[in-house]
Amino acid sequence: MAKKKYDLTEGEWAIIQAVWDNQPCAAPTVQEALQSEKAWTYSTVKTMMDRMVTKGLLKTERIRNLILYRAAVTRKEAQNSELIRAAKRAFDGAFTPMMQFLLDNNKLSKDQLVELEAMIKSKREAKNKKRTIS
Amino acid sequence: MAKKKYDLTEGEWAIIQAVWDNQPCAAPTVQEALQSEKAWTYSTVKTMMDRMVTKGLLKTERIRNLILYRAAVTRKEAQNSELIRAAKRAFDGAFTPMMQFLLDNNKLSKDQLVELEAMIKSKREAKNKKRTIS
DNA sequence: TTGCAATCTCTACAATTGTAGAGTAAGCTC
DNA sequence: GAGCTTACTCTACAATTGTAGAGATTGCAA
Repeated sequence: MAKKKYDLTEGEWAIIQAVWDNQPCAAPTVQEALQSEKAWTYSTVKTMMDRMVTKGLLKTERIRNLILYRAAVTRKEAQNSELIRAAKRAFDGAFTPMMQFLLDNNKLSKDQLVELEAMIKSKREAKNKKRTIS
Repeated sequence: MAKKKYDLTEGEWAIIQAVWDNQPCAAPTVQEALQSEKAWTYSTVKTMMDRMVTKGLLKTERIRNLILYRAAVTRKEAQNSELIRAAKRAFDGAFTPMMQFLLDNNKLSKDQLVELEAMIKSKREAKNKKRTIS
């Protein structure tokens, strides 16, 4: 399952999030959706979206004289790439040290820790049964 | 503790890692250190390093006709920024979902899970005593 | 003292990214 | 059918990032 790498830029992240939340959608919809977050004009948004189509991040379908966009990558894939990138850059590609860092730096409240612990436990148990597929 | 944000680029990460590992060091040292990883010429490395000085990522000290560089930000600070950035982009700024994603996506082996569980447990216990400072 | 080696300085350039204006097309309203 | 609205196309431009050549400086070796 050799996942492709999607290196989204800041702006691309903003846009694709809006697309995920609204797809299929036209460019003006995306611009409106981002209005509060990013004060981008229609032109700006449209330009970025078209570049993202070229890059294979979005895809389009033309209906008469309207162009509908949808994401060509799932949220999961993009999140995955983002984490791999962060790990690669800052932690030599290793996830455990990355997790450890998160823990050590008080990124999480006590409640979150409890929650996380439970998650790990069940995860670990699941792993005991199913052979890791990865 | 309002930490500043350091948004390192791919290339900057490579360089600052070499600086952390060798500081104080001269530009040629960094170039050599990166040789296997990045086939950058001296010029390239030097240019980037000087830009990083301007940005406040590195600082210099001139000793006669040699320029020594060292990092102006710690590894921790940079790692922290990188994680905040990833979380902000891909997880709406929330760390728990980010952790959860890591767990759910089999990023970690069973051993790593066990290790992590222990880490969390001790972390959680520590939090019971000391009032969270952060 | 002449020249080589090591460093540094200056300048440049292409690709990417953020940003947007100006003009075009097409459908709807009166 | 004239004009308004909506959406689209084309073009442009500055900043950043990756990349590097050419030339200047300086100290050491022969």
